[in-house]
Order: sequence, then structure tokens, then C-alpha cells
Amino acid sequence: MYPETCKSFVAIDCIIFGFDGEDVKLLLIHRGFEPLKDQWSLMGGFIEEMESPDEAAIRVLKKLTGLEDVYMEQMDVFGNPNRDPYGKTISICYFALIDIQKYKHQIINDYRAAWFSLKEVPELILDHNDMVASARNRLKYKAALHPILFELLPDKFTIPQIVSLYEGVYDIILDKRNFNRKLLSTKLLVKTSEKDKLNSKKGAYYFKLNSDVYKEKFSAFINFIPNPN
Amino acid sequence: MYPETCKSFVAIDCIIFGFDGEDVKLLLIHRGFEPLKDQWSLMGGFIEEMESPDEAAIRVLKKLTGLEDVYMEQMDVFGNPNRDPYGKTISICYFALIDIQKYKHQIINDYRAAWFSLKEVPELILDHNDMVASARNRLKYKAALHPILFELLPDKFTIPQIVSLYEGVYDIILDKRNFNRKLLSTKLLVKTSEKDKLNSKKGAYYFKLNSDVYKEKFSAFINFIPNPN
DNA sequence: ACAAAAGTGTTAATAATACACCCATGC
DNA sequence: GCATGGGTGTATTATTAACACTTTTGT
Repeated sequence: MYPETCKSFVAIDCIIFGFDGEDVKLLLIHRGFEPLKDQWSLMGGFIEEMESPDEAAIRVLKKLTGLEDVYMEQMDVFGNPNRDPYGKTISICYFALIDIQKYKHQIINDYRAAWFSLKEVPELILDHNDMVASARNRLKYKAALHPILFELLPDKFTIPQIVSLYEGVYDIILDKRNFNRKLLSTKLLVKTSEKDKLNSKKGAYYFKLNSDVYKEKFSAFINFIPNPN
Repeated sequence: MYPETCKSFVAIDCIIFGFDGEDVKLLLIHRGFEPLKDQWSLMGGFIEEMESPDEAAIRVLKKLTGLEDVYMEQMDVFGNPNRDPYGKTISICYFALIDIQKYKHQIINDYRAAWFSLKEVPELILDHNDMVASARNRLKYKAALHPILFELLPDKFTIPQIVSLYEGVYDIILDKRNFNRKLLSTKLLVKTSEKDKLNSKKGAYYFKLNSDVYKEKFSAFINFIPNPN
């Protein structure tokens, strides 16, 4: 056995992204317990005795959202020895992409959960704002190359929604003609005959994912975001 | 303070890559101490009391190689609860890219260090072979997009060396004409008037990095590896 | 003179960009 | 009939890919 002094608290924290059709959002909790009561925070938890970090992240995400089989990715470890004044804690961060329509509000005694637009993220406890910043960068990086943002979309979605999604993540304006061409060239999308008439008079066709192509291309490089020249 | 049962051992392990002009190599240690005496292993260590994971990685790397200011990147956390039978240990992995010519063999009582070609990695303790596999994938991923492999090269290097380096990392054969053109188009390289006459009769010109351009383009996307179509 | 590795150019195909108008509908 | 957002096409440029011969020099 190794020396006890090498032990440390180990937690995971989840940066959970959603998309409501207009804006990219972050799921945060309001702590109803000490320490740091009544402050906003990421959802997290300690890793339990017989659990891997990934399992802990899945457990915590399910507790908050009711969802399983969610796209989740390990990102940075935050381990500055002074980051948590309540005990030296190393936190392994995960970012998760969920379909906000599938999110079921869980009744959890100690937390109140709420979605925040990325433009209005409140002050968070400890170094959680840094974690969010890191997750946003990671999301931008990854989504410029791989079609992961489709994880945020419901089963049926329109092209204008995808455009808003990418525009929200990158804070840019896309040329819809060129972007549309690139989207369709991936063969990821299947047009349905239904239209979304809520957001316009003309109505926009709903598309679904071609799940075979999606699985195949999930790790492939696709340049979704134009180079800024 | 949080409950003591949430504590766990936390270590870092370093996957250290080098390049000798022909092959990509891995720096491993032979353990001269229990547990797992006389087996090959990655270099690692526990995170100390007042240390962040990054600081621990830097300390461990320096102890083994004598080098500071090395390119190092946090990668996966290995935290399967059964991964280490000597105590539940979570390991944060780092991969490092060093100039093998700058490597100074350190006299360390408990270890014997040696370089292994990627094609001849021995059986390692615990899950260290998985860590190596993960580091190799990460290296491939990252180096296809960013010029990080230059971290492996000495101050002066030839184009044929760069070609061997990329061919070794990806286990492919490159078209040297197209690759050469892409390399030069990055403006990363400065031709010197010296030639390396060791590896051929004609001799190959030495190049240096243009460090301004290198800093500028370090995070930029450059497609070094052709798409397999 | 020949072997061994270095170096160099052209063409064709593909992908990326810039850009502007018509369409369908609800009011 | 008009305002709103949805949808489409083309021309230009830039990038990538395929492909083979000449150069240098040590032996």
C-alpha cells in the first residue's frame, strides 16, 4: 500500500450543454446546502469507492437529467492545490451534449437546476467558470471537425436550426448557402416531408439524421467552420 | 471537510516520445523496486501535497530526463477502480515530446531508463500499455492538425527526417513531392546552407524552425496528413 | 559508371468562397 | 400585397492529388 499522504479527494464535474432551437445553453444548479449554499455551480460529485471517473460522470449526469447514453467526453483535470478551500480536491471535468427536449427535470432536494444561455452564465463557485470556459473551447474545437453538435438536436430538426446552433457556438454569421451545401454533402441528413411552421410562414422542412452515416462519420474530419482569412 | 472515504491515490504517468532521425521512440523505465520490480513501466509518480497535476508531471519528467520547458499535454485519466492492485489509484496521463538529443541520461537509483521503438514496446505494468496506445492515438490526432511533431526534432533537421517522422507516426508512405510542398507552404522552415552528409551521398540541406511563425501557427489547423480516399 | 538518396514541376480534380435572387405563406 | 424567413445556383479561386525524372556524390 502507498503512503496515505498521497491521497486526495477526487471529484467529477459536468459541463452540460443543450440547445433550445435558438441558443446554446448550460445546465447549472443552485446549491441548497453548505458549503457555498445559495450559489450557482456545475453539477458534480465525488468518485465513489468502486467507480471509475467515467462511471461517476454518468451517474451524476443521470441524477440531474434523468438521461442515460448521452454524449460525454472527458476534458481537463482541474487540480490546483488551492482550488477548493474545503479540502484538496482534484476535479475531472466532463462535457455532455444533451437533447434539451429529452431532459426531464429531476426532483432533487438539494439542488435547483436551471438552463442559462451561454451569454448569461452567472458567477459560479470555485473555478467552475474556468471549467465552463475550457468546455466551450473544447466544444468549439471538436465541433469544427466532427459532427458532434447533432447530439444537441432533437430527432427532427430544420436546417435553419442547425445554422443557429453553429452560429451560437462560434458566435459568427454563416453563409447559409455554402453551409447548407456542406451539410448536405456529408449525407448525414435525411429530408422528411414535414415542415416546422412555428418559426416562419413558409415553414422549414424537418430533417432526420441518417444514423448509419452518422455512426460512420462521427470520428471523421469534416470542416464545418470556414477558415477566417 | 469532505468524507475521508472519497479520497483516493492520485498519480501522473508520462508517455514520453522521442525521435532519433529514423524511428519514433518511447522512453520507459525498468523498475528496480517493489512492487512490480524488474518490469518495464512508464515513468510516473504521485501528486504531492501542494502540487497541481501539471506540476507533478513537470517534476517527474525533469527527474527522468533532466529537461524542462518540454511540450506536454494532459490526456486521459485512467481510473478503473481495479487498475492498481496495490491501492485504488487514479492516474492522470501526460504525453511529452522531447528532442532526444537534449535528453540527458539521469542517474536514478531505482530506475533504469531506455528508449524503445514504437514497434517494439515491451509488456508494461498495470494498464500502461493502454496508456501508450491512447497516447499514440492522441499524438496521431493532434499531429495531423498542428505542427507539434517539430517538438521532437533537434535544432537542425532535414526534410527527409521530417518525412520519416510523419511516416513513422502514421505508419504510411508519403508522397514526398506533395508533402514537401505543403511543408514549405507553412513557412515554418528556414533553409540553412549546411548539409547533412551522414545519410546520403548527395547530402540533405539542414533546416531550422522559424520560431515566430512556429509560435503563431502552433495552434492553427494545418492538414499535414492526406485524406485516405 | 553506378548506386542511393535528394530534390524538383505540371496537370487534373476537388473543395471552398463570394455572391443575389425567387419562393411560399400568414397576415 | 407585402413582410418574413426558407430555399436555391454559378463563377472564381485555392487546395489537394497524382504522377517521373534529374541531380549529386561516394564508392
